[in-house]
Formats: sequence, structure tokens, C-alpha cells
Amino acid sequence: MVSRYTRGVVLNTDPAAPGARMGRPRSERARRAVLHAVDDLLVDVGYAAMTMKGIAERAGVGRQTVYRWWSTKAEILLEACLTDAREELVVPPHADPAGDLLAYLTALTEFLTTSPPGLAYRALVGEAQHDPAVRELVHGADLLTESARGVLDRVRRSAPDMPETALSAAQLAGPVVTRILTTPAPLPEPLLEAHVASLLRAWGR
Amino acid sequence: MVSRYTRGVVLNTDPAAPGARMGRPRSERARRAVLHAVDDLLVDVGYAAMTMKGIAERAGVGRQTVYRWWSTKAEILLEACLTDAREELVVPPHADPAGDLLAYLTALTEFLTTSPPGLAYRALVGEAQHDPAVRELVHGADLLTESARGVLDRVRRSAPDMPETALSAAQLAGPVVTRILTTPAPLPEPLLEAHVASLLRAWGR
DNA sequence: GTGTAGCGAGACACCATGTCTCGCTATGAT
DNA sequence: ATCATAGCGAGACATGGTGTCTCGCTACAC
Repeated sequence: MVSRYTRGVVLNTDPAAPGARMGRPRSERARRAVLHAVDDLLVDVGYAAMTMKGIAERAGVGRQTVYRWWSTKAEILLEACLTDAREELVVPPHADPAGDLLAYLTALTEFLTTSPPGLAYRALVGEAQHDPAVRELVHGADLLTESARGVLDRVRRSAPDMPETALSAAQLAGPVVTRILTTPAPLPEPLLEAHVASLLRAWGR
Repeated sequence: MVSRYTRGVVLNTDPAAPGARMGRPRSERARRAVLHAVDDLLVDVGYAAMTMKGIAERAGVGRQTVYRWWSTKAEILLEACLTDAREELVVPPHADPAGDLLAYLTALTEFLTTSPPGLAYRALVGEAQHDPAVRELVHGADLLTESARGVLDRVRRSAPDMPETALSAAQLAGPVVTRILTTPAPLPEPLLEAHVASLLRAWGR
């Protein structure tokens, strides 16, 4: 797939001004309008009812302009939400490892069940299961592992047997995520606490 | 939503012959044809390219006939795959708990990455994230917890601190599932073994 | 035998997609 | 200051899927 931001300037044959994507200064207004419209629509009508046509109209922008910079609803959504999503999953350090882990799991649950960027991420993960293009986008972000890494790096000091991050991040977040994706209710707080206790025991106190 | 198999017989006012869904003996041929067509299409073209129109044509059936018995692509797919899916996730008892758990996780990985019913289940879980009707179907099946329960009940005997099934099933399968849904590669066998070791340690040997 | 209900076929209106063609306008080069 | 250019808003267009509908047809129930 052609990378976003490069599609409208394919005809640029001028090798001068290296790195300065020429031909785009005027697009900035439209770009922001589109991203803002997606943010709004996500809250107003949800991902399912969000439409390329609807985005263009809400942004007061031509449909072609949308397609010029993004190929897919998913692509716009990811760009509109990823930064917010990452921020919501940063938890301040706690004194004890248990508190640290629990805070992360609570934030993760909140994120995936109520926050607009979190619901958007769920929708993207969903689409990724049957759309290869979206799958690449979602895999590229790897939101879960990256967000867990911060907490895990702190906890690792007091958990000598913690496995490599690839596994420990999955062990930490996987149960919570899977429950939210496949069952009616997320793991309730008491079970989150029990899960944290399990992990710390498995990881050597 | 109206339950499947009841839509065409709403006008049946005859209270006799209790439990004998009258008006449906002739549908059996069409029903089987549709389910078989979905099985085929799932392998041939995949879930994304599967279409109500295509299903009807492949089954040699009128489109109205499909809509009479199912409301949704997801509904047909679930009916066509759920039995097979459940069977694929049954693992024969092993001598040691570690072997039991590892066999389940291996079967689960295989199921979700290569088996047609497994890929169908992933697609359904995906749709469930932005379609409430599909969500209800997927939640109703609760394939993961149910399939894990069998193994967990065996392992529980030698794992005194194992939490209730709601949590332990999530702890067992969650990391594997989440990795498959959100990253390019599933957890490789060595990490599955490490995960099993973690679980047994957390659950009290 | 006669009525009825599911059946295959396909017409239909609706809607989203992605491409295209219009003028318009702001920009950067001259 | 002028002019070519390229992104722009608007919307027409073909395509394809959806879900409803209307046809006769056929097999079963009474």
C-alpha cells in the first residue's frame, strides 16, 4: 500500500528541498478537519456507522481529499486515536509492584470498555481479523505490549523470575483483553487483584 | 432479535404437536445446503469476501430462503462452525498437568491460526467489536472459557491455589489469544511452555 | 383435490465505495 | 504583477452488497 502523505505528490520530480514534502502546505487545514471529524463521529455515531462519505461531509471536505491522504477508515481512525490511546495507558509509578500492575490493569479495562480511543482500538483489532491491510496497521502499533512494557520494566526489579517482555506482557494484559473481547463483562476488580497476585507469585514474589 | 428457526412459522397458531416446529420439514434440504455452502466459501474465499448473495448462489437457494432462517452472515457462520470448533478444542487427558495445559494451548494456537472454524471464530470475535447482534452470538458461545474448563478441571486437583474458572481460564488462554489477535506472530512453543510453568507455579505447584 | 407455505429466481430501492470530472483558489516561480 | 499549478469542495458515476418484494412452482396437509 502506498504510504499516507505521499500519494498526492507522486508527480513531484523536483529533487531539491530534500525532506520537505512539497505540495502539502495547503492540505494541513483539510487534514486537521478530517481527523477532528473522525474524533467527533467516533463519539456521536460509533465506528460501525462511520463512513468515508460521512467523514468528508462532517469535515466539510471533498471525498477525494480524504482518499488522497488515507486509503481506509481504519487508517484515519488509527492516526486520530493512537496518540490519545498511548497516553491513556501510561500509569504513574506506584510504591509496590502489586499496585503498579493493578493500576495498569484498571486503566486497560477502563480504556477498552469506556474510552472512545479504546473502543476505536477494539474496532480496529476486530477489522484486523479479516482485513490484511488493517492487520498490518494494528500490528505496527502493538499498543498492548508497548504500554505494558513501562510497568513491567519497573516491576521486573522485584520479580526475578519474570519472563521476557513478549510473554510477560501477554500474561499481564492477555486475560483482561480476551475477557473484554469475548465475554459480556470484563474481569471485575477482585479478579484483577487475584490476577496480579498470581503473576507476582509466578514471577518470584 | 428473533431466534433463528422461528421466523418462518410465526403464523403457526396450532398449539397441537408441541415442540414439533411445523412448516419446516421441507426446509431441511435448503438448510443443509446453506450450511454446507458456508463451509465451502469459508475455505475458498474467506470470511471477508463471503456474501449473503454468494451463499445463496453457492447453495443453489433463493436469497429469501437464507434470510428466512438466519438474519446475518455471522449467525450462519456460527451455526456452521461452532460444533467443529468445540471438537477441535477438546484435548485428551495427559498424565501430568503441564502436558495437559500445553496440549490445550497448542491446540488453541493451531485452531486460531490455521483451522477454518478457528479463523471463522476470529472473524466473528472481530465483528462482535462493532456489531451488537454478533456480540450477543459470540458471548453466548463463550468458546474459550468452555473449552478451557475441561482441562482446568483436571489440573485443579494438583493446583490447590488455582482461582475460579472465570479467572483461570482467562489466565490460561488470554495471553495466547491476545497475541494472535493483536500481533503478527502467535506465542511460539517455548513461550507456551514457559507460560504453563508460570501458571503452575502461580496455582501452587 | 384443494389450499397453503416454503421454495428458486430475480427485480427493486437503498446505500457505501472508490474513481472521475468539474470549476475554484491559493501558492510559488517568474 | 502575472501565471501555471496542484490541492481543493462538490458531486456525478459505475459497481457491488443488502434486505425486501413479487413472481410462479411444488409438495405436503387436510
